[in-house]
Amino acid sequence: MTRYIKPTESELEILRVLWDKDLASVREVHEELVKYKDAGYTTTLKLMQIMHEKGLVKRDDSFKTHIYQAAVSKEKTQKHLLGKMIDTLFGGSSTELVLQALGNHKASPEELEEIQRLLNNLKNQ
Amino acid sequence: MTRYIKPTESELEILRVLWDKDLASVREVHEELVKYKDAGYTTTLKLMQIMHEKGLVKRDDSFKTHIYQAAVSKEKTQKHLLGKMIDTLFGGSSTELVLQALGNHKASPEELEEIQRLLNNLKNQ
DNA sequence: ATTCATTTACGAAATTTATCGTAAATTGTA
DNA sequence: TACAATTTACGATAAATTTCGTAAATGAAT
Repeated sequence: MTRYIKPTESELEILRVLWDKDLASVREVHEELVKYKDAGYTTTLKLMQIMHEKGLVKRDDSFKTHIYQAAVSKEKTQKHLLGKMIDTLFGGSSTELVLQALGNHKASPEELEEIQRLLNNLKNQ
Repeated sequence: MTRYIKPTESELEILRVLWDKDLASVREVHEELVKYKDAGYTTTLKLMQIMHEKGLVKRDDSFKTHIYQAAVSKEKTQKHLLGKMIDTLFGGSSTELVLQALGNHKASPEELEEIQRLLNNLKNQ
């Protein structure tokens, strides 16, 4: 029964990089972050150390350069944060959220087909 | 060009009450909050005063009891936060988010029909 | 072995957010 | 008018998050 730990905004940015790269050093993560934001190297380092204490990331520290990996899955994190948003912002209605998302953000015909398929599945139950 | 201000978690809780009630005093908002969380009255008051400074709420202070109202719409706020989540957590794909939302959270047949209607609209464009 | 570049460890400071105690102001009422 | 109840104002503290400087450790190169 490991309780869910909500990543902070900065921690999510780091998790995104790790989900993408799977394995990465602090340096590699940092290089990704500075592409779009200002941050000192030790800031990124410290954040990742704290994330390790919290159990958000795993690491191999048998070499000088520690190699990090996300310890929480992208899917679980998405599910948690999405669920929370549905509850707090959409009155518990996932439909309301879906309508908003589809209404505001353009989807390609292929994507619409994908949604259609899921919708058909859900209907036939 | 009024820049968007991201409400904090606590501010969002207050906004939800105001969106529901339209007009409300600090006392009324506070009574709603304590139904599900611990908080002192002055804490709620202070939060709402700060929200007023930030421009998140409007208020009529011509009477002793100030009457507050949300200054940001529920729809705009949903749009902003949802858009941000799509970008940061779903790689910019609203479809991915929709699939997650529909997959994890049960929707009624009526809701599925509503989504189907929107989907049909989007397809015929 | 010494130097050099890089990384980690550590702690402190800065910032943001949340909490609350106390005093002053307001309004209604005895 | 004086009192009581309620509300706002104010400031301080607490807690969480983010930032960064400095020193120690590590490993590679000379």
